[in-house]
Amino acid sequence: MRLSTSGFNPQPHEGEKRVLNSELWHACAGPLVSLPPVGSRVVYFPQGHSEQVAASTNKEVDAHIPNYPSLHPQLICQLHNVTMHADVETDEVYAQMTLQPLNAQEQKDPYLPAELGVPSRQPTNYFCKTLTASDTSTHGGFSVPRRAAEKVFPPLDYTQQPPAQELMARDLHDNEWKFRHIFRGQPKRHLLTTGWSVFVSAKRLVAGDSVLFIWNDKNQLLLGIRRANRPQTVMPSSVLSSDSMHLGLLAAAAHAAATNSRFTIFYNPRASPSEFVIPLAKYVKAVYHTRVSVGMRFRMLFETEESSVRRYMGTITGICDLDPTRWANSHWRSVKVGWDESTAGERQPRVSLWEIEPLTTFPMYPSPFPLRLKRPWPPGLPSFHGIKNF
Amino acid sequence: MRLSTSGFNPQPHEGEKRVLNSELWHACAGPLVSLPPVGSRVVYFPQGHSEQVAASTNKEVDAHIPNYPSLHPQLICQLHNVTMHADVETDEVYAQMTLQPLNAQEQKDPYLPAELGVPSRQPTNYFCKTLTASDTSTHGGFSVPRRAAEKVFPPLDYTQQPPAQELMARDLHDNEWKFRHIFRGQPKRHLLTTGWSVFVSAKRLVAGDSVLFIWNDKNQLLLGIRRANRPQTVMPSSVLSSDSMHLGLLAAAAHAAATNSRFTIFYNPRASPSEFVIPLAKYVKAVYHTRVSVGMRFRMLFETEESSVRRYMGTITGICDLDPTRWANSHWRSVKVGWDESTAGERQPRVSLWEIEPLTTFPMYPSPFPLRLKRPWPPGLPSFHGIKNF
DNA sequence: ATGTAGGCGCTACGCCGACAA
DNA sequence: TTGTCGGCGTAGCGCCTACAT
Repeated sequence: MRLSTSGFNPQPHEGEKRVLNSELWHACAGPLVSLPPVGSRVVYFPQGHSEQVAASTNKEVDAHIPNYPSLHPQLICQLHNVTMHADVETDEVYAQMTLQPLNAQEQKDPYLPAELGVPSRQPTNYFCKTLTASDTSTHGGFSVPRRAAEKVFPPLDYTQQPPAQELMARDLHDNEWKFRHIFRGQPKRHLLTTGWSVFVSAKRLVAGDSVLFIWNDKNQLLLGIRRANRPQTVMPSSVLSSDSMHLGLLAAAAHAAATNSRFTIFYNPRASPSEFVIPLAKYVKAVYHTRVSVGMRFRMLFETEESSVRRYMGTITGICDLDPTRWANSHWRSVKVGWDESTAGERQPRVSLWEIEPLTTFPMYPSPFPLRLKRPWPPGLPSFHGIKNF
Repeated sequence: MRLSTSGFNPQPHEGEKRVLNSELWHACAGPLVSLPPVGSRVVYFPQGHSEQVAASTNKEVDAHIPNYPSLHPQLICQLHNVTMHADVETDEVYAQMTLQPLNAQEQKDPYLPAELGVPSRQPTNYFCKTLTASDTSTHGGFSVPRRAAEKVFPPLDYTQQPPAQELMARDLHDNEWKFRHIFRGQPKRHLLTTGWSVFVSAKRLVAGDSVLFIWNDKNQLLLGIRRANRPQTVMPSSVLSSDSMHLGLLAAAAHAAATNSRFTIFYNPRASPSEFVIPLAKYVKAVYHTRVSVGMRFRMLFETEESSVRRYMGTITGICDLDPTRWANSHWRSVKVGWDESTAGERQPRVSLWEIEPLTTFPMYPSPFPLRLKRPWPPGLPSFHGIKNF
């Protein structure tokens, strides 16, 4: 297994991909993104994966793609491998996961007492700033928000005039970037000068993109970027048609499910509308141990521009299949919702049960007789009598 | 149909991809690349397509990808659509084709008297130069080979001192590039000065890459690039695993063949080892109307660095399936060859029949009783009794 | 607290012929 | 014929402060 929570790999083997710094990866991926631990059981939604491919290829699923009637809308899998990657050209982060569908017997087995591995988490000491026109112009350097600089950067010697130091930061590819950090001007401010423009042009940053600096517990400075959501960089892969990609994704899942063999998927957290590999426990709890109904109010977390999270509230307006013909009886984004704020026009009109936090006055769980959704028990799901962990 | 042989599309619709200049596209693709005309019948080799995907993803076909026993190694198709594309970031050229497998009855139908459309061809008045270190450095401009400049560029007024003019050229995306063209120095030479470095940095050209200038019959100057074959830019798609891509390509072809429905493929001439969509007539002539045997000598065309063609000679050393288990009875690269020149170490050890030109002293065709290869008539191929056109 | 602009020193971009391969 | 270099003038990069928000 290659999931790493321990910083840099000093000597990557020839031809082998480096193990990325997982703190930095998570920071670039966003505060709401989590990767299930290796060895745990997860639910995989081909439909959600299909949405990601559609988003990447900027093309809807075509109607003439054949159905895979034997492919269930959700597959219970063991997560064998998780590796974090970053595009060499764009620094776009994505994850590669190896999944193995479990057969009926395996699904009945109780969970391991403690699931292997611990998912790596967001770093605590970091800041994220959206670049201004001045930050990206050739006219000057980078203006560091004061609190951010004092929290994240090594302290300056304020007895010197002006206080200054050289910062060294590493990006996802373990490249070193050096910046002159100076505290000057009237009023005083933190600036990155020498070295900054090289970084901007090398990463091809423009106003609106974001940079983030992390100060980790090993006193290393890490440096990541997040590009603004530009209008869909239409990038026909020039390798495979989007139809063939859809087919490939479905065929891979169907073949793996039929033979209980491993298959590999990619998950791009910033391109994908929602996570489509969910911890099994989270899924079961949301679907079978939470009572929801039309009219119920809920909260849901969203990421803000400053890389923090915010709660939005809304009301459930309906519960039904997103795609009744192709993906019948799926819980994938089966909840239709209305959002409280008028500024919520951008927010999705459909969510999945495990993404929301229903507001209720009575205890939700443990419940000996949970009020289930009125939908048939999906085939391929285990009976959960022996399940622990929630 | 969108195949264009008529220059620029002045007003591309919103959201619709522009029709690229086909002269320029062909020049960038290389002198040996041809696209069959729309409406014609072609043979599609999933195996060859698979090689292209393997090359793009830099990964061999994995053994655990399921076989598609019902998928023939070659599909006879009608070519419904051909569009030329160029990657917005890299200018890499590729073609998109819509193919429709023909059923047994359709394959028996005689050819149309004259097949629709005429394939666009290489431009005649152009030059291609591999960039030197001086060409790409920031120290100076671009040194234009003398004959090339005099043949391709508009004539200078040599009465002026020094003779100079402004050149305007358009690339595949219809972007304008302006260069100062001057004839100076001792000895005199043609140079591109002002404007050149902007082009080099915008296209990210390095020494070893090539540029090509075309002077077309509408007195327009066109400008293309060809990047050097760098050591495989490992570019994991971050969308789909290479296994799923392989599966998708096979599933798309199999589904289309089973339902006689259209499917779409991409062909990247500079990444693909060989063309895998071949005119049916060319295929039939090579496979069924040409006698080849072990020990026979042949010629084959290759592209040179200067974008011209050269013949290499060799000897047939064997005829057998490239992949007997997965693609039995396929003519795809079924000929094992040895090359005459010792410098031919880079040349492929296997070729397809339609790529080579056997050297023989007796007339090859028309032949009432052609000496066929000793291999069974592949299923799914028509009988060719009524075939004209060769 | 921080975005933008004016001022201006100096680097390196880029135009030139010399020279050699 | 054409690749590379030394020479130089100058555009614009980038460091500074002032000022506005």
